Amino acid sequence: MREPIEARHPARRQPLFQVEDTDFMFELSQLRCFVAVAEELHFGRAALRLNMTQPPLSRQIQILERVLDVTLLERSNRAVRLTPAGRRFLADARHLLKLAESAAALARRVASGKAGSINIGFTATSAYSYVPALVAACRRELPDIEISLKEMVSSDQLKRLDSGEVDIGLLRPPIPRGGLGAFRVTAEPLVAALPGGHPLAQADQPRLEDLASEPFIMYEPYEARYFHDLLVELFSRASLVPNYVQHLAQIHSILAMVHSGVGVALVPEAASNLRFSGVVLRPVLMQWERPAELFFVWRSDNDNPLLPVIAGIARDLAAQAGSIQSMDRSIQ
Amino acid sequence: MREPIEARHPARRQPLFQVEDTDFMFELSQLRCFVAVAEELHFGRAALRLNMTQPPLSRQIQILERVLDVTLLERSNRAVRLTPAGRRFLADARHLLKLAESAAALARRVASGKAGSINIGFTATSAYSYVPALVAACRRELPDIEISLKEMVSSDQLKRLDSGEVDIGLLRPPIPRGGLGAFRVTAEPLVAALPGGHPLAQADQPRLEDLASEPFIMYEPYEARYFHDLLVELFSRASLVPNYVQHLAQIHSILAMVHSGVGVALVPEAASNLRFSGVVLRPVLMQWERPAELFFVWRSDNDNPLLPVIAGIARDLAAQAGSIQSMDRSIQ
DNA sequence: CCGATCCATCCAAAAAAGGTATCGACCTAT
DNA sequence: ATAGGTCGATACCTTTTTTGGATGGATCGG
Repeated sequence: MREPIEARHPARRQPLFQVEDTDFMFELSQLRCFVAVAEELHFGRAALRLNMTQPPLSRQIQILERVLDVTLLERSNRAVRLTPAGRRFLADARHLLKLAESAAALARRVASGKAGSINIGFTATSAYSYVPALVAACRRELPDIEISLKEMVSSDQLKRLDSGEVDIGLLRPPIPRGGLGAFRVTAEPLVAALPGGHPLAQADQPRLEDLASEPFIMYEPYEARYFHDLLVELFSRASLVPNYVQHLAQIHSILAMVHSGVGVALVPEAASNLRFSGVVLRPVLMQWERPAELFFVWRSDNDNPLLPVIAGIARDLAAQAGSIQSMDRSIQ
Repeated sequence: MREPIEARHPARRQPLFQVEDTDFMFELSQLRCFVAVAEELHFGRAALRLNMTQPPLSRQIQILERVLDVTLLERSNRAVRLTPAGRRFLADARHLLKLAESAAALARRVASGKAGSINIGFTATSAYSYVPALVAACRRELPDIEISLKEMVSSDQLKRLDSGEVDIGLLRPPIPRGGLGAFRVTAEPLVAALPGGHPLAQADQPRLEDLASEPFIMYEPYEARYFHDLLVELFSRASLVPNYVQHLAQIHSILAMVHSGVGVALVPEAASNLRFSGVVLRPVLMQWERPAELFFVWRSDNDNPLLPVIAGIARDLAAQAGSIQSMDRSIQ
């Protein structure tokens, strides 16, 4: 094109002047041609295998050799042999073709949601029961995906969802309207956390007012806002004024305090998975009940193909857990 | 050809039915297109970078996506974004392009003799001095090549040279005429191997007839034919009839025998590299001298590009060693 | 609502790839 | 020795693909 016409047919017998603009590269189809010839060591048979005729095959091999500036095949009139460079390149050619194949397959898998990676944010308390169950289910149904988990409070999750750093948030209400999809995955009752020897631990089901008259370990109003606000509303509706002796954000810290006899607390049922020795959990009798809710949240315009798949898994899991949970509660 | 004529012009105008026979594969040029677009996130700029115009670029990306059956790029009218599958495929595409590049480079290196692999056969005795020197020189000048060394007797080397299992033979004469190239790389004098306390070990230069009157350790006539025949001729020309007390093939076995006082022997000078304790080596005074020769031999039609390069190294080494050797001898 | 931006589409022209026929070298068999 | 067969390269023509300019259509900012 930018070369003079005569350069099109340079006396091909002198490879001396073959400058080869270097931005030229072979194509995978040429590798396929080469592999076929190298395996058959016969242009005719190779052409047959490639569903083409021999002359264009010869030409493709010549082009490949010219681009590489390497003789790959030694053609005597009676036999075709690989040169050492050809032998070396054959291995690489096979490798490249295989990689190309698997790159295509992987792209397809990612697009169909069978493979890929996803970032999930979760609140500290959800880690006690729902998150492990969800991750286990995903690992089972989508063994090839990469799940990256990050613990953060609900408000941070919303920020990261917005910025795209997180694909899925497992967080506490409230959930802002704009551009987010969400559904509830757990709704656990709050249970009383009591020191083993505490009088209330004898009762099957202490009443909320009993707890309110004990030294009470409360949630931190900012880092654990959801539980803080939930308890405030609970006590307020019951017209109770508990005696807050300590504010903490983490459930395991609260249970440690209960263990040490600092006071009693209300924790979500999933805390039972912590199995804190010397601390007993008891369902609480209360007038107005509200479960601790956890939501599965995503950005509506997130196009990660794993999202709908994992959302489906999460929904199924929630349904199962829900039925078990209600069963549990009916037993109590 | 075997298809009906009409099948040649399938209704190409309906992409609706483009079933894509799946044996179609993308090409590296399309990967380059995709990488450019994915990096620029802008078809126009990417086209500029690829030295083409935007429409064909768009088309190539579409073809790539159709072949993969995966949407790689999300084109809103205002911005281009990668889909998750596209992000995944981008990494693979870059990897493939890099591999293709280095495969080409490696093929060129192999063709030019800067890389590659070569099989070298050598006789047991050559391992004491010339082979290590040659291998060291090759490792220094051709750090990227793979040298495979196999010890075998000269006749076996010739067989393997013929079959192509060995590219280079380091062997003893005679060398058959047919289709082989060869040059001499070492010519070492034979020296006397004597027990440390032996009377002849006191002399600076024992005479051949002195050795012939001692119990003499001889080379095995088949496995060490070259040295056997050499010594036979040596003694025959000097009209000596030595007293052969033992026949052995390996030099180190012979020296061990000398060490044990079984007798004396004649060994090539390079045996001094063995440093056998209690055995002294002495130059021998003889009428008619003939050095033990080692040849570098290859098949004339061997097209391994390393062959001429290593042959050059071997020749240089021989020249150097030759001069040092003569120096050594002049000192003695 | 208009102009700018940007990707997709259309179409004619150019390039590339494919196919048929044939060449030329070489090996084999008569 | 020579005729016939084999096999890769070449010549030449046809088909397919790619290219690039022009244009379309959607969207965003002013």
